[in-house]
Amino acid sequence: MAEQLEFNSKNFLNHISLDCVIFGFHNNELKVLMLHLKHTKEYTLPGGFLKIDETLEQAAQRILKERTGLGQIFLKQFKVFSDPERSKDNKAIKDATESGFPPDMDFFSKRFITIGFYALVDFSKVKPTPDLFSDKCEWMTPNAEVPMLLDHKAIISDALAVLRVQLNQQPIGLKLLPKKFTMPQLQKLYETILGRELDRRNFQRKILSYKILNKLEERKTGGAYKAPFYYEFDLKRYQQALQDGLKGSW
Amino acid sequence: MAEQLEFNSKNFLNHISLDCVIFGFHNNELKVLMLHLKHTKEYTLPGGFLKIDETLEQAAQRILKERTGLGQIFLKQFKVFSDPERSKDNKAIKDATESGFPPDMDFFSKRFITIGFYALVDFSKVKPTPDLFSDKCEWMTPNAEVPMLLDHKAIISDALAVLRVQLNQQPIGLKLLPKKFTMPQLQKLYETILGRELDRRNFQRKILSYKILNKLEERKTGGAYKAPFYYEFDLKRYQQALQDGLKGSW
DNA sequence: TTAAACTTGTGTCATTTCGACACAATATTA
DNA sequence: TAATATTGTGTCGAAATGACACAAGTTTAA
Repeated sequence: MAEQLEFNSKNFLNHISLDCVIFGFHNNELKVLMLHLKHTKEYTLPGGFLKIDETLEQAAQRILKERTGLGQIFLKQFKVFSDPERSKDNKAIKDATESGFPPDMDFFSKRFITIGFYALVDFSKVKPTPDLFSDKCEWMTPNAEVPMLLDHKAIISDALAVLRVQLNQQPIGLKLLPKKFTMPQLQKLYETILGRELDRRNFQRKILSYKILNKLEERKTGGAYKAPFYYEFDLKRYQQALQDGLKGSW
Repeated sequence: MAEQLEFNSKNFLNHISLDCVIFGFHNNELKVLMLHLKHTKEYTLPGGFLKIDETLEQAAQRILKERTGLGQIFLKQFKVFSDPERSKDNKAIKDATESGFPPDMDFFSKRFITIGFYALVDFSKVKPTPDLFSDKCEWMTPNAEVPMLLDHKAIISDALAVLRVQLNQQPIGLKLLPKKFTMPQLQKLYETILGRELDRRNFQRKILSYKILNKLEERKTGGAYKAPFYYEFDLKRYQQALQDGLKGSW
């Protein structure tokens, strides 16, 4: 916060913003990290603006670090939202004002296009951190029926759709799960993203056929019923396999 | 041209540009439509800026119409290029000046991020049309070894990579081929995009298994050797099949 | 005019993958 | 200690895949 810059066109490019859909996986459910605005009570995606000397990816990493404490996060641009009407009636402005941080209206009142990023993080490593305008930073289910800022609901839904399509091209399991995980966990992740159930035995056969997993000796104890084995990703093989795109469809 | 607007921040949003990689298929080769700058002799992608009241997609359609004569073109955003250095030393400025259209430097000298689109068109329907700053508008091979403006070479190469990945999710054949086409043509298109050869008989079996093609009675005459049958896409089935993504990989 | 060259149309066959399902093993719960 | 739920592993027929052969049609060369 020490070097918090003012949001104005000296420090940031006009008209351009970023919004990040940060996915995590917990209790066998896909989650999205969101902020809750103090006054207008709307939920918003972590987002921000582009400094005059940084790339969009750098800006996204900067924003993600502030909300999660993590660096080097896996992220991908997935769509630019450019409807001229989308940034009209931005309640965040009102909220900032009421929070005691009246924004530079010459910057804020302009039309914005926003570049949508999705990020994949290890849920257990994130320390959700609100910003100056929000009273909460918390994990939500992607289709939560709560009021959201501007078009953020559509942004989340588009991110999910992209995630589904890119399941075989991106290291989605690797980035969303902890280092050690069980086969049922991995399966639930796939099922959640795909939105349908998979046969347990066929799933295992197929995912093992990619040869991107190492089976560990250790079993996951403490849970209910029979203890499943832990697996970890074989980084080199995973990277290699993604090059071609994992064959077959789900 | 009648209502050609001046490029300045009254009419267009600062910092934001678009570049379109327009793909066509001709003589069994994939082509990209490019402009050739009159004075600096560099090739550039058709591009432009975002008007204050239009979406990026509308802007892209506007730009495409001017260069191809076509409307309702199939296009997709694929990536935003945001390196702060990318728009330094923009030779197009020099070129515009020498062409007798000195640009509004308050607009042009700023840093630009550019939204990359790819477009798929029926080669035979395009009327390549140069703009005020270029002396040629012509089809080139995507990896032509010619000087290109800024990072346009990288933009093309990224577009091709995206095209490859999206071959099973987008109506690529439908948009790139004429209404009637032969099986060898379709295969060549797939081979070109994938960058490798496919077995003629297996290709036919697989593509037919999707049931998105209608075989016509007519054969393509005039060519060399045995006359192949014409096919056309079954629009409804194709659209439906793309919803799920064509199963299997190539 | 005829044969050679080349492309297209169609089919076969062994192998691999896929979808549906059974059963034994193991840990917790009642 | 038995019932219950979950995990580990395997089987089977159907479907998809990769490699390849041969006949038929059209142009080209002799």
